[in-house]
Amino acid sequence: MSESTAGERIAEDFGDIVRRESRAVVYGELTAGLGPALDEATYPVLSGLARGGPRSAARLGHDIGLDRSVVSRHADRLQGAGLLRREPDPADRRASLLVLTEEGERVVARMRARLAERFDAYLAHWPAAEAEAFARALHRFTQEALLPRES
Amino acid sequence: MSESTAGERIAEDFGDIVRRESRAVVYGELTAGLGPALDEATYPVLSGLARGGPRSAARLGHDIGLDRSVVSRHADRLQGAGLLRREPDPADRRASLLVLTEEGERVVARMRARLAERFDAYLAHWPAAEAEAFARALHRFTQEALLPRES
DNA sequence: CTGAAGAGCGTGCACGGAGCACGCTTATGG
DNA sequence: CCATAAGCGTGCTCCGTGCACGCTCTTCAG
Repeated sequence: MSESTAGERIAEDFGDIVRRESRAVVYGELTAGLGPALDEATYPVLSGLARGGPRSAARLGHDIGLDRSVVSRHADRLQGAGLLRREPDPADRRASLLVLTEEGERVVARMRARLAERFDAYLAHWPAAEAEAFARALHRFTQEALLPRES
Repeated sequence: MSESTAGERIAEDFGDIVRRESRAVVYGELTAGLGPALDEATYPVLSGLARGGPRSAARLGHDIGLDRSVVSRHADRLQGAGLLRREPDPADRRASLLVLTEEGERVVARMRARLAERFDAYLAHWPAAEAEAFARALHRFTQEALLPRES
């Protein structure tokens, strides 16, 4: 019987632990040495772009929960660092598409690898089946519970 | 065999999904109607205080990854709303201890309940054993991988 | 074909969170 | 008893964020 135990325990963990993680653990060591243009502010733009493919600033902003103007400014910095470029939308000449450069793709892949390495290091102490089940459950949970409004 | 699959998949989920969640989902509806003093900025202070008990602003700031000054300012707002009070440290007369008021305790409990309710609603579609296992695994994971430096 | 309305983008402006440095109070050790 | 250090709060500054405006281009009605 669900005495709401599972949800309560998750709530306890998600409160601000996850927040602290998002800041210090992930962004801190994740973006270290990858240039001053990449920090916890620009990271969501780069990561969101890598996740969903080339999009306009407005569309990307809607997807990652930021204003178009913010995305545009961060895109400026990332563009200056060569991680991203703007391509004119062939279907609409007033629109620009944000596209990762090859360097940008490499940087994203590098960050993903770092993060995965860190997580794997901790999961190494777990039974393999349990780790795999956790990864699958987390994915499902984030998809269902945390991303309710995908376009 | 761990082809580093679990860590990679977790990394993909943690990138910025969790960030979006921390902002929109949790803080948005979580603090709705609980007064203007409680928002995504002051929430970590209140939650961290509830988690670790009465502490000085410096200590709390260290624990939740914020500067003492920021904690102090947010504590001002929360104190003004009656959710928190400052008590002189009996052992050190220059130090103040941040302590939740009864109202503060109630508000934290209410937020926890809301969050738990939301998570339970999504977990309701899951097999009970799987949900329980996920909650336990998440707790263990946050403890081990995300909070490496507790005092 | 043409002109008006609307969409998409970038930027000036203002607000607020976050960190640093300073001054004040109090503890501590010589 | 005095000097040094620790703890706290606050002024100052920086920067991320959102809103509003102007511009360009698309779209559609007449």
